[in-house]
Parts: sequence; C-alpha cells; structure tokens
Amino acid sequence: MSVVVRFAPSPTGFLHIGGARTALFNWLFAKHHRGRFLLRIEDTDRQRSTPEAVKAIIDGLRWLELDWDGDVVMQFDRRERHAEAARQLLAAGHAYNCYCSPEELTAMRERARAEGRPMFYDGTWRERDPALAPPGIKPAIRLKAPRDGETVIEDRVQGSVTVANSQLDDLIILRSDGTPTYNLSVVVDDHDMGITHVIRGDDHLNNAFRQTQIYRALGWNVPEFAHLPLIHGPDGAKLSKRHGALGVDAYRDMGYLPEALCNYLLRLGWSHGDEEIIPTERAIEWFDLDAVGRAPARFDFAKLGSVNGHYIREADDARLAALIAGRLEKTLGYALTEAEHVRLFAAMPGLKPRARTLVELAEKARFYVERRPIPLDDKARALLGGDAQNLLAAVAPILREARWQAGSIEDGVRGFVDGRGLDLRVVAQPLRAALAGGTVSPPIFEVMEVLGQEETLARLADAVPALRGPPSGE
RNA sequence: GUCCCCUUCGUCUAGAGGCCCAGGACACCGCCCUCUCACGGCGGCAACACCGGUUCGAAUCCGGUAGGGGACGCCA
Repeated sequence: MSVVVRFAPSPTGFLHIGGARTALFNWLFAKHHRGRFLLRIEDTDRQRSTPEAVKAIIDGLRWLELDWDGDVVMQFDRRERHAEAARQLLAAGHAYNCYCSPEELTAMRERARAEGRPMFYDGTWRERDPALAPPGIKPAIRLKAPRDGETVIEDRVQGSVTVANSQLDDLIILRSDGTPTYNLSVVVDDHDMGITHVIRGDDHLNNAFRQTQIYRALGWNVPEFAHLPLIHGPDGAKLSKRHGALGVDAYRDMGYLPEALCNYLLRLGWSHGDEEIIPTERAIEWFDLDAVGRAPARFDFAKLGSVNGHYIREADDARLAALIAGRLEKTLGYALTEAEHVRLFAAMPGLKPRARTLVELAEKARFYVERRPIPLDDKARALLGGDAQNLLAAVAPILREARWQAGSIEDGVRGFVDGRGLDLRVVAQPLRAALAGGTVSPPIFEVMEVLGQEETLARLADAVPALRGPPSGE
C-alpha cells in the first residue's frame, strides 16, 4: 500500500515553527516512501479561521519548498459529508442526542473536578428516553463510546499507548447547530482522503483515542499514528513568542535560509548517527519514523544560527546578493545601480564566511554599496588621525600604480611597509577605516579589488585631505 | 484534580547488556592561522535525574521516587 500523509493546520494564525516541523516530517516521510503529501486546511472553527491565515500557511510552505500533491482541501467545504457520518452513527445506535446546555456541562465539569474525578460528561442522555427532551432545544450528537475495556494505540513514535475507556467520555461529534466537530471531521476526512499515516504533534495524542473510537464505530480501518514530541522554549516550558514561537515568515525576515531552517528543524527530534548538515536529498533518503525521538526538544537560536551560517557559505553568490539587495536598498534609501549590484555580487565570497544570517550579511555588505563620502564610525575616525594621514598619503601612489588585483595590490603595499620596517597592520587598519568606514571587513586587499581602483582612491582621498590638494596646475 | 507521555554534557543528540571511566554538533574557554573580523585547524570544560532490582556485567531490561511536558471545550 502506498503512503498518503497530510499536513492539516487550522488557519487561526501564521504557520508557526512547530507546524513547519510537522509539515516537514510529513513531507519527508512521503518523499522517502514515494507516497503523496496532501494539504488540508481545518477551518471548521468559523470564528477563528481567516483567509489571511490560510495565505500565511500556504506562503510559509512554499517558502520552505514543502510542496503538496493535488488541491488544497478546505475542511469546512466537507461539512455535509461529516454531518452525514454523524447521522449514520446516530442511526446505527453508535451515537445519541444530548440536550444538556453549556451551563449544565460547565457545572458538571466543576463538580467532577471538585470530587477528584476526570472532568467530563457523565452520560446523562446516553440512556435517557429522548421523549424527555426539553422542548425547543436543538440537541448535539454525542458518540456512544465504549464504557469498558481499554483503547490502545500503536504509535510509530510513542510506542504502544493504552488508556482505560472509563477515562474517555462521550464526545460531541455534531454540534447543536449541525456543524461537525474536529475529531469527527478529522476522521472522516482522513478516511476519505485515504490517509495511511497520521503524523502530527504530540498534543494530539489524546485525540487519537477518541478518533480511534470513531473509526471503529464507523467500521473503518484506523490509520497508523505517529505523534511527534513538541518543541519547547529554552526554559523547557511551552515555546513563547520571545523564544521562537513565531511564524516562519518571521524567520525569513530574521535572515534565515529555508534550507537551513529545515535542516535545523529536522535535527530537532530526529537524528541519523552523528550527521548534522543534512541537505534535502539526504534527508529524503534517510528519513523515517523509527529515528524520531520521544522527548520534547528545546529551541536554540544559537544552533540555528550555526546551521544557517553553514548554508550561507554554501549558497550561490547571485542568490545571496539578490536576497540582500532589497534589504540594503531599504536601509540606504536608494535603489542600487547596475554597477553597485555587480559590486555586491563580487563581494559575496568575502562576506559569506562572516555572516550567520542574511541580516548580518546585509550589514557587512553595506559599506560596499554606500555612496561617498562613506560614514566613518568612531573607531575608524580614530584610526585615521595622526601618523595614519602621512602613511596613507605615502601609500596612495603605490595604489595608483598597482595592477588592480588583490594579490598585486598586496605585494605593492607589503613592499612599502617592509621597506620602512613597518608591520602591515599599521597600514592595513587605516586603509580599512578609510575604505570600509569601520575596523572590521574582509581582507583589505580583497575589499580594494571589489571596490575597484577608482572608488578605492576616491574613498582614500575622502579620508585623507592631503590627497585632495593642492589643486593640480598650481 | 484525572489521564497520558517524557528524562544522556548548558542545548540538539549518538548509544538498542560488555565496543562507553559514554561519541558528535552548537555554545563557552585556550592555542594555531592572520592586515581586522570571521571561516578553518587543534585542544579543553562538560552528561547517563534519583533509589532499588535483574545480570558475571546496565546509559541500555524491570519497579519505585522526583522533575518536566501534554490532554481533559458544542476550539482545532
């Protein structure tokens, strides 16, 4: 039997990091087994579902390149089919009408809690004669769940999990307004869509028991379950906004590459020996459920940054330049010229090993496309005082004569400092200050090559007044 | 409160009875490379939650304790 899995988010917000990982694991599982990966939007909660959230989820999946097969299934569109299943259960005696009001149910829960019993429905209308139903009240339909014995799930991640049926109450499958509830919709859709493996967050493990009961009542085969441990914050508690519970769009904005985020997420709760950097091709080849861990993992930005740095170093220069060009134009306030785009591209090899995010990459690339006179930070200004002025003025002629290639420029400048018994850094640092506006940059001769001779000399003159005068001809 | 699950370095994890006085990665510290900062290389710090049991032998199996998480909705 070929594998069919699905990612089934509810559109009540962005595609958060946990959802992204669930989608990734489903996608990898499908790819590994040459099966199908479907997308279903669980929008049966009409109050909270929004079109914006649907879009955010789809955009997020596209960004991560987790493509799905076939059309997106909107769960709400299938509500009639779900209701039909509920009525079928009612007719077969596997469900019954319940006339309890929300107030009664709340009171029931309070009482149960106070008495130390499980907080659930006591089955008031399970056996009661429907003729006793209060007039004018529309009933909800409840599943007539087994009272004795136990329900067992053979989970592909969690193993065999058993719960006593006495711990499970008769859940509502169809609301009094005629709309289906989550557990019913999921079962009917998964069945109709031919889902073979339900891979989802561990927070759904409890639902798996109720859903198993519904499958049985309907006489359907129960799919394989795999409940993935949740992602926690650095403190071990639920992932908070501050600690990374953000939409994947936020990660994109923070400058993470989609392949890096996927690699990081994959290693959260799954492993393949000592492998850390696992490109998608490898992930598809290696991924399977048996290597998924059972314990929740903590989200760690430091490691994400490290993985991201790796993928930035491996990324194509043109792609990176294109990714940061927009960010730079925004902070600089002007559109880059063709020449500046070329310079940005040429700067990538030197910049890549120095950035862990695209934001950092853009920051470090900034001076390359800044327009003269470029701003100098305090340290740069300090480096350009005193002796530096004379040194730079003396070096300028060498630069004017140099063949414009990093190695040649370096040879020239080294010859200059060696001749004077100086350390290279006494010239390199002032040069860096004048050309990059700060004390940190890629190797300075490489910077010069990328900048070009004309721009280099012009920036130097901006920083060294002596190089600007006296005007020629006097 | 009730039920379910989890527990190896600070973090992610390897480990499926002897290969482990526990390996890798991130972070941190030191050294090297070096025109700055990175990258890279080398080295260091650092863990089997606890208590019992099974066994010639346990991180690995069993039981209990503690801690953590999840679920208990006419939400999904």
